Formats: sequence, structure tokens, C-alpha cells
Amino acid sequence: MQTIRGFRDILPGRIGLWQKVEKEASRLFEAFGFKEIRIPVLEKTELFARSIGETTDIVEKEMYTFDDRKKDKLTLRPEATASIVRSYIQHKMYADNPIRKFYMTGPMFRRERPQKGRYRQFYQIDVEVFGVASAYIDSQLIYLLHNLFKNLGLTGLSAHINSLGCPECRPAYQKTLLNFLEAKKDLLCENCRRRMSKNPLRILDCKAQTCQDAIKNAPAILDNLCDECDNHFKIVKTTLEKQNVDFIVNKTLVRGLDYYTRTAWEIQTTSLGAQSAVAGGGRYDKLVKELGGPDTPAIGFAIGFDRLVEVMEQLNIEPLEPGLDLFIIAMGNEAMDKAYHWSCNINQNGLRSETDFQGKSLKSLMKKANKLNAGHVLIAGDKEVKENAFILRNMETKEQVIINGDSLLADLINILKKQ
RNA sequence: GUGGGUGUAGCUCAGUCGGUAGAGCACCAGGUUGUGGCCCUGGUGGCCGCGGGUUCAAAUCCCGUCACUCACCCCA
Repeated sequence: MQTIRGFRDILPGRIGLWQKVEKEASRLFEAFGFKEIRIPVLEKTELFARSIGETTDIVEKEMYTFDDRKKDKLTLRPEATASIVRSYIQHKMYADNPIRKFYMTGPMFRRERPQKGRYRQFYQIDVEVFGVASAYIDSQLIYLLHNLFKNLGLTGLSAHINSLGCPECRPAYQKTLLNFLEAKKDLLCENCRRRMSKNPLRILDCKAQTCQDAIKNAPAILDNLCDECDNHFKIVKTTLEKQNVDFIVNKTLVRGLDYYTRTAWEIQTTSLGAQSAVAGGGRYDKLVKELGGPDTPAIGFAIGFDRLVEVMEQLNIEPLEPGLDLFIIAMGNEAMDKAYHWSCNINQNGLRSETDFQGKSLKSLMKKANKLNAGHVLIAGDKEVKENAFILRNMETKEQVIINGDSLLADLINILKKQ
């Protein structure tokens, strides 16, 4: 038996970086006033089809969709935004306070061909803000990402930003773009010719060299924004500059989901081959209304957790690896019984301790203590039990002290807490 | 979905012309009857990814399949 394609176990030996990220992310997000939200892994297919877009690759061919026993069409979530919007609307969160700031972490599912940094079950750290139209929040989210990555010790990342306009200016721009493309139609790849009718903006993002050449002088949405969008984007840029967040304005950054408006961005890395996006986000001012809620501006981003961890591994960033405060070596039945109760008691006091019940030799248990990275070892053999005096060894300095059995727990906890 | 590469011990890998499997690390034990990291000695550990075919004989050649991996596509 083995995991199915594109699915994987993340074992304890490699969990340190995951925990480090989770800890720092929730600390930072909470500081900025975000609240954790937890949502289901399974939703009605319709939710994703309507929000992500019927003609996107995700909905067309990447979702895990099936009929449940009552013939409802269900889908394992391919992303989190749709579900959070659904939740916001379902619980009428807009009623008593339309401004909501959420974060969450969890698995997403897309049936793509796996490769480096891309799995069929992958994890995202997701942040969403509802009810704030101001460009400052766009800037703040990018700032937040920048800081999270900086705090985690990441280097070599770059933020690409763009504006996709809004329903005021995008239709006119699309017409301009289509006019331009019509003349170049024969030069475009098959895929892009298909895109012309469905989502012409995406052609700008095509990686095919022939398409890149063909659209070199294509009109950019950035040059065709309405005044409000233009102003919005300017505030995002100047705010980032003031906070010393480096960014690159990338006119061809389009992003694959239909719901984005105005600001869109991506954090890219060069260390994962073709999978360059470590995080991506954007504004989606029309989605809440489209899904049946009140007209509410919204914006969010997602971090590719798996990718982030892989980048951290490449940079040799230290994982979170709590050592052991005390390893108790017990030899003989009576000692083992004592060791068991001591260990439980010490753990209740917030210290980390372990003991071994296999009845092995002192030497092999010392080796084990060493491997567990124990700060101290308590030695309890027949002799110590008989004399009611136990040996506490500091594994780093090799100093040993005798601890009387009567006050052992209190003394131990005292010594260990000082470390 | 398309194309390439790779599957041998827990891990990293070697294995010649087809002759039934090896190293380093890890693990266990001993060297030290009760003291870790270094060192030395020994030991455990293999359906050679799985299934089929060719052959007297297959880790080795052929076909299929599963998985991993890289690129395309797309995205996080």
C-alpha cells in the first residue's frame, strides 16, 4: 500500500519548518488583527464553478469532483477564497460588522500532474479581508507577506504587482486588446486563440515564445485604467515604497482566476524551477455580490505552504526542533515505576521529559539520551533506589549531582526550569 | 493531458558481457560487569517498485503497470 499519486505524508522528522511557519504566521496575523477561521474541505461544486470561473483550468480539468449518495455534486476545495466568501455570506457576517479579516491554513486539492513544488494535496496559508475598499489594505497585505517571509529568514524573493482594472475600465480595455490581437491572430498558439473568446487577458501571460513575440507591443491594462483604478494602484505603490517593500510592476501578471479586480500580485522565487509562485493574491471586489451577498469589496492572498517549506530547506533555514529537558534512565522494575511517575509529573510542569521502558543497558540508554538531544539525564538504577539518591547528569558539561529521593521532583523541576 | 529521466537495504548509491546482490551512513550488540558524542570489531536488515514475457538462467533484455522526478500546460 502506498499514498496515491501526488499525495504525501509529512513525517515528524521534517515537520519542524512547517511548525515554524505556522507559529510565525499566526503570531504576525493576530498582531494585525486577523482571526483564524476553519472551513470545510468539501463544498458543492457550484460554489467553485461560480467563483473561480467555469472556463478556468482549475474548474475545467483539475477539480476532484464526485456525486455523493444523494447525487449532489461535491468538490474537494481547490482553493480557500470561495469557501470563506461563502461562509461570510452564509453567516451574514456583514450584518454587525462588515469588516472582517481572516486567516487559515489547510489542504487544497487539484488534480494536476505532480512535479517539484506541486502536489495534488497541497497546503495553503490563506488570508482574506472583507469590507475594505481602500488601497491601503492592498498594500498592507503585501507588506504582511513581505514581513512574514523576512521574519522567517527568506531571501531571493520578489514581489510582482499589477492592476487588472475593474468593470468600469476592463471591458473597454479588452476591446482594445482584442483589436490588437485580431491582427496577430495567426501568430498565436492554439491555446491562446481559444483564449481570445474566453479570457483574452490570459494571453498576456502565455509562456510560448511565439506568443510573447506577438504581443510584445500589446496595449497594457495598466495604461488603460480608469481614474479610480489608476489612483488606487498609485496608492498601493507609494505606500509600499514608503515601507521599503521592494516590488516589480509586471504588466503581464494576470493570474488564473476570474474573480480578480484591480490589484493582483505574486511573490516569486527562482529556486523551485518552473513553480515560481510562492504566494499570490488579489482584490476581488465583485465576488461577494456575485455569490449572493451584499456588494462588498474584498481582497486576499494564499501562500503555497509546501513550496515555502521547500524554499526554506534550500536556504538551510533552521527548523523548529524542541529538544528534551530530561531523559530518565531507569534500570530495574522499581526504578522504572518511579521514573514513569516522575516523567509524567515533570511533563505536567511544562518541561519535556521522556523515559525508556525497554530495560536496556546504561550505555545504550545514554546513547539514546544523546540522540534525543537531552539537556539532562537522571540515572536511576538499583543502587540509587536503595540509597534513595539519584544522579542528575548535565549532558553538555558532564557535571553530575546527587539528588535526594525525598525532594527529587521539586529539585529537578527547579534545576531544569533554570536552564 | 503531452514529452524525457529514474525505481536495488531505513537513507544515499554501486552492481561489468544475463550466472541468483554490495558499499557508506543509519540501526543493534560488544570493546568498558553502570555513563553519550570519537574510534575499533561484529551483527540485523533485500519479493532488485509490481505483473507478465524471452532464456537453461533476469536486478540486468522486452512489454505492461504503479510511483517518483524534470519540462510543457497551469498554478500556490
